[in-house]
Amino acid sequence: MATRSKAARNAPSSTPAGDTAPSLRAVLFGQAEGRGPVQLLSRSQQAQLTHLATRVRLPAQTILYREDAVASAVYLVSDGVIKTFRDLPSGKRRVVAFLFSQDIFGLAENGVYVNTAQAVTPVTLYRVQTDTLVETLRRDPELDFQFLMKVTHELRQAQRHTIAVSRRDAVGRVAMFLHMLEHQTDAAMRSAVIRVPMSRSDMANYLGMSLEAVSRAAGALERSGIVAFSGRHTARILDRARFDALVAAL
Amino acid sequence: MATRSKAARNAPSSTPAGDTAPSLRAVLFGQAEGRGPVQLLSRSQQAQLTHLATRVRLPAQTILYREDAVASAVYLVSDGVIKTFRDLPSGKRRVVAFLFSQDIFGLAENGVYVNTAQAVTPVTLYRVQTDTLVETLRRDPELDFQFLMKVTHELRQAQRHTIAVSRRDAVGRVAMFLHMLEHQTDAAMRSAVIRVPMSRSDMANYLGMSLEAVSRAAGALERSGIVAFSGRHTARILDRARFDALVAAL
DNA sequence: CGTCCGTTTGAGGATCATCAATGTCCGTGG
DNA sequence: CCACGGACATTGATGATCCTCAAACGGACG
Repeated sequence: MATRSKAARNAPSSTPAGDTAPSLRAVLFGQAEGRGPVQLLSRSQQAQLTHLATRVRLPAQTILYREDAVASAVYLVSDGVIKTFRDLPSGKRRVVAFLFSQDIFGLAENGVYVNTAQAVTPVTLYRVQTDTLVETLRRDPELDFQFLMKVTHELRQAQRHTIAVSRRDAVGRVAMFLHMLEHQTDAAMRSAVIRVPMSRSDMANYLGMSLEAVSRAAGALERSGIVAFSGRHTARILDRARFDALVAAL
Repeated sequence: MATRSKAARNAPSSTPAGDTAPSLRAVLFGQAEGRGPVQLLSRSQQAQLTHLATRVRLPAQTILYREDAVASAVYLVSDGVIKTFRDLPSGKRRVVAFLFSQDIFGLAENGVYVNTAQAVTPVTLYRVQTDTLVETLRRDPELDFQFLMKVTHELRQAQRHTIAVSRRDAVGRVAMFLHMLEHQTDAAMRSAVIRVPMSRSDMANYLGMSLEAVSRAAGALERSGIVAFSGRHTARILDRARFDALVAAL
């Protein structure tokens, strides 16, 4: 639905990264000059990707692909939030990951997608044909290496996710989730309030607990004065010390 | 689509890979000719890695590196089993992953290891200096691409791990673990018995449950006639149907 | 043959899932 | 602008499951 503005506009080379050109962000293997995430793509690499990719804007709830479907494209998130999930025989749903700005998704296995991907918010994505991307990567070591680092970064995210889910206490898991959301934003642009774009139900499916437990845990955090919720999609850390303690106290 | 799939186009070498040369195994993005894992490295790539890498044999329990240590090397598993884990403030330990033949580990974050790595069994490894590897990858797109696929594969493993851990029933989680071990071996070389090299305690730390719960779950599997354990390190699936049902029935 | 570490087994208590009902937000349309 | 509807979220009560604490058992190794 809504395949509007699929025009692959060649971005002017003088535009800032992220707005009009594909961008990746990850953490280096080796010592980084400045600590933390680094802009990975050079100007020319962005230009190259722009040439290969199609920029698409999609409304919330759009399904990008389904589990087991033949994989045709890889996506880079420019703006908005994506979730990937798997529906289980029991009817339960497990959210495998949330993807944010500069994340990659759609890496298939044997030519088939392993999860379903759906937009949580309105999103802007870069779509690259798998064939094209693979061919390019095999020829461009630098670009390839950036992808390697990016996927490595997502691997570590997944490992942290695993640790979070393995916790048995509900409030701790929800706290870790908020912590994750908070650190999704660049440290510089981080504000006191945490935006929570997804529903409680999505949170529950990501954290491997029931929707009710999430609700109760959020209530507990609020009641104990650690976090304040304004509406359902905004949170604010009131007591940083106790919050961090909860997050760390696995 | 992905009709092209020349990724595994490597001349069958006379020496079985893994014994004398570094090897990687993963699943392609695109459609593979034969389903399942594929030998990824060409003869020349193996030679190249052999030149860069040091082959080391280490006894069980050897610690390869510790969490937060400055990262100097990346490892390829040739033989044996490795575990990576993180110790939590509470004193609990979470096993992040088990690494088997042809797996990679030791990919650092900002020059620092994020987990501790320890040999579960006697192991044979290839150790490559991080600097050297990075330099090589930046120059060799093909090799780089193989690493990308390998890490992608490990990412999916981690995602499955997350789903397994999110289960609430003990027997199901243990069943999934056995299933994972079974599929670690190549389909061809797979026998009726599953070798379980790690301790119950390691299993518990991997599955996010108590050691006692693992023990009880194993007992339940045995009592219900689904799995037979011979000693603590060997299992055999007796009732494949019910076993698969348990694994899938999330 | 005895020790030691890992494992098994048992009882009690805490936590979360489930079922069910009520309450709230938000977009839609009048 | 307000009223309405439906999806989402909160709250309550009950039961199942697993964790914790504690003790007995078993195999590996000297």
